[in-house]
Amino acid sequence: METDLKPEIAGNFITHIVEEDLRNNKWNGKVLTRFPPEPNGHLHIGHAKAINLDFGIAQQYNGKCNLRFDDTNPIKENESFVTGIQEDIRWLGFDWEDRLYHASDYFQRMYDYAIELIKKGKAYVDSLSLEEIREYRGTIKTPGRNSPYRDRSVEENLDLFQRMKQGEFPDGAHVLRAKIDMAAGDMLFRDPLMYRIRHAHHHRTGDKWCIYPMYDYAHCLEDSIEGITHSLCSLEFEAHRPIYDWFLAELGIHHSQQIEFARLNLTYTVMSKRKLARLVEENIVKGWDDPRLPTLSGLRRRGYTPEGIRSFLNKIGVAKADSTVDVALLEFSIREHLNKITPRVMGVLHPLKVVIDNYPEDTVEYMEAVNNPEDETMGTRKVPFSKIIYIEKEDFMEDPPKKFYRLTPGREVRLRYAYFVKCENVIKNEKGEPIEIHCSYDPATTGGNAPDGRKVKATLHWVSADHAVNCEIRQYHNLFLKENPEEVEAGKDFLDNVNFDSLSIIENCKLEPGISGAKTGEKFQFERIGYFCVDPDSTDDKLVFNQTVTLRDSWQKIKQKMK
RNA sequence: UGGGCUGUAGUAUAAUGGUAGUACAGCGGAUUCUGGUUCCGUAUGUGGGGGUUCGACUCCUCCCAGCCCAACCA
Repeated sequence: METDLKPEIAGNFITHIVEEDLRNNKWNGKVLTRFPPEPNGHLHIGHAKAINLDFGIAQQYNGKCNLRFDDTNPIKENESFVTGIQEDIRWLGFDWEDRLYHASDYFQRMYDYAIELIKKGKAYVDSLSLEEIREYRGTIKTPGRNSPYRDRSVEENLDLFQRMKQGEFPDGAHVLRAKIDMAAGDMLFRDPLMYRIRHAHHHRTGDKWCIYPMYDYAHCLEDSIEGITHSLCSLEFEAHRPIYDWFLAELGIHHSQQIEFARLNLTYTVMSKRKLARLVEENIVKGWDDPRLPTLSGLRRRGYTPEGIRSFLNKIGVAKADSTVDVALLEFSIREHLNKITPRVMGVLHPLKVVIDNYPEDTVEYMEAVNNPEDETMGTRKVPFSKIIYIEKEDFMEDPPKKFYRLTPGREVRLRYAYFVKCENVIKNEKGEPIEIHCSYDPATTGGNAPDGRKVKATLHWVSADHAVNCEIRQYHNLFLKENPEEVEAGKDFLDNVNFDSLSIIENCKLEPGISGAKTGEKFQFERIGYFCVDPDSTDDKLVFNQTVTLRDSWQKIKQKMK
């Protein structure tokens, strides 16, 4: 009972505010949040943090969360992104029900509100050029100056603004600005732009409008119109909050509370649309869904599960300090989930042929193997065993270090679910590399148990050579060589930190036959190696797997320490 | 003397005037037919100085460090 009620999102400064508001009945007990993506790109795990907060907080406090496309800039935005964004949010496990909105649905109301502000003397049409506006704005250290058009009469402003809307002027001829304070310390308060002229086709409103509202004016209205109670956004909008509040106060309409939190950063990757776009455009990765990218489509293709991602998101918490989360926590979270749900299978990535000399030829035994030791209900399967098998190259060493306890000349190990085998002989190539191992097996150890209670230090996975299914495996490593890809010498940029060995493709891997027919997206644990997911590049003839994440590997650590 | 914000173990977060806790990472060990999982143990922290208080991560003050703001982007 207690676990059912346990909130998924741990207490943080935002839940404190929401709870306080609920206690004070500030919004009549309502919680209404929104996730407001701009349809101009792909969602990444940083967005997932926001989505998880927006939807999660609503869920947790019996509220709702709207999905709203913030489509106020027709030049950058595009319907094609809308579908992908919705797909990603649904995949993550969130539902906006019938509350799918668009900022463009509110264009008329925004226009009417602008007229109201003009009439109040709080907005004016400015006819300065782009360069002049910039110059008049001043700098951080020096105050701005009033535009010569700042004191136009209400009538003139009304007339000009209406004509802007009617398309009488070319792009850039005029803008509508709020009349606030050109000397304000907060740069954003120096008469922010409300509307600009853009003779551009909008993906939803077509050519109906040629003036489009700017973020500072539009966003607060969108929230207000929808009756949003808590408007969560990232830290860089903190400086915008006074304007957000100013417009709503001047208009005297529903006043949502904007709350800012720190966006997610992850080690060894980048998290901005702009930088991700460069990686894609410069062909450093193969597309927006490249499994090395932190995009939701990339993570999905790589084999991450929504549950794993949400669990990660709930572990990292929410705060206002800029921070960078160790990607190891993401990996832990996905392993945690995959461990519970994936069927185990034996697969050899780098095959080494093993001949069991005293095993009869033309005999095949079907060994019973457990599908998931974490979940008995997943049952068992039969895996064929025969005289010639493959084991992992890494599991044999002719001259091993002390802590190596896998196969080595004269040593006995267990073949998982099969038999104890002992290495009798090694055949090597000209370069001295082992190419074929000859073993003897103990028929009494069938199934992998020794009746005399004899112990072996290692259990190896294997695949019967005659029955093996070939496949391609793609292993992924960090896309960047540095924890912080931005850490560069003067004159260089993050692309100089790209790890060009971030993808390894292995052909002719050997899998147990039961895996044939696996479908795109299906996930498995290859025992002793890691978690793998069937890639869409798979064909009827050849399976292609992505390595989602390796298993924890304490042998690697021991090896490192021995160096 | 622009404006705003933030500093808690290696990392991310909790504690809102009353024993500084959790997770990941690290280290050590137990169990194990996956060097996986699980379990046990362990080191490491309030940016710095002053002040208020019986008592300060928490309140005040000064300092230091970092981030955001000068798009007709969001």
